[in-house]
Amino acid sequence: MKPVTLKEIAETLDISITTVSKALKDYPDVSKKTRKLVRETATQLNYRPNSFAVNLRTKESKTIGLIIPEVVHHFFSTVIKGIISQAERKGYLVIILQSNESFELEKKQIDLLLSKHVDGILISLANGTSDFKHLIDVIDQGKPIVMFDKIAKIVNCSKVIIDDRKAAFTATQHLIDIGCKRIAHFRGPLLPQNSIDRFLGYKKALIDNNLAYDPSLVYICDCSDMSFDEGKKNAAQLIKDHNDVDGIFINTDMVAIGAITEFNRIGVKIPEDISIVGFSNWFMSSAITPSLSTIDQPGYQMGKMAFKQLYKELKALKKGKEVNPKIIELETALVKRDSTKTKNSKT
Amino acid sequence: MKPVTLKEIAETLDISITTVSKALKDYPDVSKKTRKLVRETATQLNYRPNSFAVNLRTKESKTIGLIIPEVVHHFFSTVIKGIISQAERKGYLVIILQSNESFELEKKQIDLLLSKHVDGILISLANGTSDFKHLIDVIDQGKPIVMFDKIAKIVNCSKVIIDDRKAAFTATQHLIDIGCKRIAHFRGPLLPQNSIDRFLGYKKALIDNNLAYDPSLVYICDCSDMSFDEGKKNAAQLIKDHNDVDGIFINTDMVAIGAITEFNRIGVKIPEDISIVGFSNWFMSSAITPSLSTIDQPGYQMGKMAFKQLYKELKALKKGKEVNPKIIELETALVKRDSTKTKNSKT
DNA sequence: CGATTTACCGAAAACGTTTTCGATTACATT
DNA sequence: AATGTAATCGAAAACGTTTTCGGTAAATCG
Repeated sequence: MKPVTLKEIAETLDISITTVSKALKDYPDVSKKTRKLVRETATQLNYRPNSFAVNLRTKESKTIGLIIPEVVHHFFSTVIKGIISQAERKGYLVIILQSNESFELEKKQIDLLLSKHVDGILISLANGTSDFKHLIDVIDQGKPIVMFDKIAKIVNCSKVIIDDRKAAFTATQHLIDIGCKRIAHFRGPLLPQNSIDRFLGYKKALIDNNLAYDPSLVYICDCSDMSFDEGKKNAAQLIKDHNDVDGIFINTDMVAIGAITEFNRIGVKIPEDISIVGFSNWFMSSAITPSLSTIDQPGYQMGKMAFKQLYKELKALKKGKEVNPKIIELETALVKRDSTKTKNSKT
Repeated sequence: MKPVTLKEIAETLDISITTVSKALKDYPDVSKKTRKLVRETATQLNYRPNSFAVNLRTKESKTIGLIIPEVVHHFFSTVIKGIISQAERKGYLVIILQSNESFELEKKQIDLLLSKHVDGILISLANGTSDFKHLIDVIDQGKPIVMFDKIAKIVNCSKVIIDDRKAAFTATQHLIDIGCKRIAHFRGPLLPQNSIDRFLGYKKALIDNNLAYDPSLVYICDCSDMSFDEGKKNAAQLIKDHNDVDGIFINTDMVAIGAITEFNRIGVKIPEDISIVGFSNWFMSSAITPSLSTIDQPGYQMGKMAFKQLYKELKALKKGKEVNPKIIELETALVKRDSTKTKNSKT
């Protein structure tokens, strides 16, 4: 019933605990015979090192913390998957917490992770986060942090991101290329850098192509759990407000799909009347009718890279080396589908 | 730079470590004055108990393990959310691992969790799991397990489930009630109990209503990442094979949405030609056109209940009490939408 | 054969906490 | 004055591991 310890192995073999410990770690210090003997009795007794004791001695838990704004979210799911599959390879476990897009909660979660002494932290910031003391504290404690997707440029740590601005520019340019002249934008909340950058990319594309930027064509949505409904609502509103819009670049696919659903319902033809480009390449985008053109955002890859970077820093710190933060930028790609056909094929 | 320990507090206050420890835990043993003093200097020095040492002493990590077949999955996401939000309240953290529907991996993950000495385990089984030794081992070690959704009836532990059979019966009965005479079934893989039960519920509804059960009307799909495509494929095949089907009960919403997409494409009218009921109440089901009637499966609730039960057992075990496993059955509900209208409203 | 190396092993400290069991003081009770 | 009772505090063991530093015996060398 009681878990087997080094001591018991030592007693059954009538050798010292020290030797047992060394034997299990293949110290050249101990003869091959005893090493083998120890290994055998260890497996025979079904010995499992007590990780609590190991942690205490080695001062590391082989565990990292992960904080994301929302678990029930397709993009973040893929990131999580990327992280844990990579972590597993390196023998790390990951503790997941969610901030619910709340700054206060985010601080609390960081605190929780610190008190559990995780070796490092991966985080995608809450929309509300604009003060970064809690993050800087972590770094000051010598624990590495890697941010991904929703980051704070000001904090001096590694980051894994995409170029939201460039991607948004590409998306909008695509609308222009197929002949759209009056392009609206459904943007995300005002705060996180991503929505800002995507908005800026949209704006730049307009200006670079000598199209007027009209603020009344920019609609805001929270992108919370209700984002599908927000898409519907914004779509309905847009049609009321402007009858000359012929293209929309939408901050995220879920909203875009809401919009398409609404347009389908009220008889606005996509892409004949209005062309639409989304963002994320959510798998439903290829399922909806018409299928949605979008920007592919590599979530799995992002998770993978974020962990890899954290792992590097963990190893460096262990060797007492200095680490200098790295910005890893992942490629995005425009995926052309039925929601954007060239206007030549218009009726 | 070095983390603050009890020792340091003791030294700055010139009292013993023992007293500091007790003071922080509000032992009546130590005077109110010193208690206050200790608390103050502790916060002042920014003391954080070393969880490794605490774990070693108390033999618990306040951490639980969670194994699910697949992270990128809407239903499981909601379960995860339910679990971690509930766990947080009770001061538990959760380590997430995925089995990728592989029996071998599942065993490995259990092993990992055991070696990390989590206090308990929540698990939804992989489809391939038919041997349960790895799970029984955990229970024998005195660590509580709670299974949810995909369970093994044979293993003697608490479980949180829905009545798949009853729900499937209700879904099929609904099709019959609106006038369907020849009802097909897209079922899940052969192994997990859920698909079996849903199939049995379907079959029972037919028989109870004196409708012939025709095995050729039952189609199988993996329900892996490709389930959307499988829905399309099965829908196409069904139309080829049978021209008299007027209703389908489909194992899961994603497949159902694939089927609807295909039917829309090839001009089969839903619900006029064929009525469809799905399973899960995935949020996209209300977004698709026509919206999908389905069985609401309470994922968040399931996660919440699973943790609560585990927590109860954890507490009981700590007090040395015996725990007897509990089966918690959650209610499902039929959600009627546009994919099933009564045949009266037929053209 | 004495000296030096090599191969193997173990004692003991350390990690930071919790908890048992006394020990000490002060104070009230006979 | 002797005894008993509270109220405070601390010494020390324990949790199970890792690692340093010697120590012994056998093997090698001059």
